[in-house]
Amino acid sequence: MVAYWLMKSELDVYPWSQLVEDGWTHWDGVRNYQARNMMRDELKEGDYVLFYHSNCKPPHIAGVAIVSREGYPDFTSWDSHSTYYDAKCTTENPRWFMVDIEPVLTFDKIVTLPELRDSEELEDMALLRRGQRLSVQKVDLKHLEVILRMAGHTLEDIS
DNA sequence: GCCAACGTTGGC
DNA sequence: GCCAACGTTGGC
Repeated sequence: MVAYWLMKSELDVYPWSQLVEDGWTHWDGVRNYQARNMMRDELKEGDYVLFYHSNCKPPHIAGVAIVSREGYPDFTSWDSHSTYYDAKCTTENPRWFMVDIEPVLTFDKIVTLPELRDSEELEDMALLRRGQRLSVQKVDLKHLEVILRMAGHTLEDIS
């Protein structure tokens, strides 16, 4: 069963264009237990990921990626030179997890947060809930389809 | 730059 | 285990 997700990245930290250039990336640096649990236990190889740019004007979804490797320990957590270093982590005792993703589809047209908010069909989407800060969120298929349509695509473009 | 929302920390 | 203080996220 393929599932769908949304991941947030700050535009000036790791943009979609960088993922396209890199070809893949490990989604490191998530230091939130809820998001950790999802990446460790729920995100599966072949799941699709909406790539959301936060901290920019306007915030928007830029494309779709796919999970290419399931949850494994985030090695930046025990790297004392990393900004994501967590002194409580060791290789024997990992605390944080990440997945690998690859770009699948660059949107013809980015879908902005105001556009998402304007859509009645997306009313109950997690991202649009007040105070929603989770950097990894589950997305319903019906919502994914609406967003793909807004971006000028269909489900066929990612399968 | 402001501030609401919410997660984490640490004293008790 | 409670909860006040503090830090972070992220839209506006």
